[in-house]
Amino acid sequence: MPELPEVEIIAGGLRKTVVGKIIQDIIPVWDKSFENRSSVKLSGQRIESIGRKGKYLIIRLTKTSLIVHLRMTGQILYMNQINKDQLSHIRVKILFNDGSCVLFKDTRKFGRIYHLEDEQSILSKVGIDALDPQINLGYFSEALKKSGMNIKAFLLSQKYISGIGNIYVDESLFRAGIHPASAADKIKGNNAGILYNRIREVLNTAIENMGSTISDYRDTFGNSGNNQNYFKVYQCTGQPCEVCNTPIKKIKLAGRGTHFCPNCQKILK
DNA sequence: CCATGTACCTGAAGGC
DNA sequence: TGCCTTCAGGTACATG
Repeated sequence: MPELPEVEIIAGGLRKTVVGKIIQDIIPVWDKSFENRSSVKLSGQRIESIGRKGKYLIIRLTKTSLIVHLRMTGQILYMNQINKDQLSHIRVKILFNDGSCVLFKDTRKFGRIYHLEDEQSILSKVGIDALDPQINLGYFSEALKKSGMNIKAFLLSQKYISGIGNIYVDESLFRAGIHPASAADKIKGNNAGILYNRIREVLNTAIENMGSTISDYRDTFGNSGNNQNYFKVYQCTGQPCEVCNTPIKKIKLAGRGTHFCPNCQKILK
């Protein structure tokens, strides 16, 4: 569900609602969903700022940080007051001293909220964010050259560039005309530049469209995104490619469902 | 180092 | 209707 664009929308929602609020208490409803790696007290701490790196959401507090990963079905929902309607699958409740709250809803229980003193203990293992102002084509090309993986696995790995998941990797590779099984180290020169630009366009467009909702993704106010209406290959199996009319094909690659146009996307090896 | 499989979980959808 | 299998946006870990 949530890849870079969706986490960015959620970060924006939190910036508008909870910065400056004081935590009254954090209640883990499902123990595994909240991993407390610090003995510093949470209650009384103020939310200072909201950040993001790749698919990680960063909530910076007075003394410590909360790092959130939504994995497959996680949602971060802001409420002016605790909703009496029975919201199912709530795994963690973050209560503020003004009566408002943030609820971590996560059907499949894969997501995590970590409480840390040093956010780098998690974030240092994550590659540079795909939309970080510091990233550039030179860095991207060098990373491709060093990798022995296929391009699909490379982009999903989060190791060199972070934030791209299964939806946007397929959409980016289609727009770049590159077959997902292509060797990363064979994508050079012009091809590397095209792929780099398409990735950024696909991610930025998804942000403009408020993210992609397949089934679970919602923003902090519970709203769905619109970007799923603009997919060209993801979940378009069998439909005609909009460029050449060849039916979109689905295969398994890097352990994931992979959608592409067998005519437009050339394999580089 | 890389590819593949499995585990972590729940629920929806499709086949029979 | 109901049972069974498969699949799902992610990542960590074990195995060849």
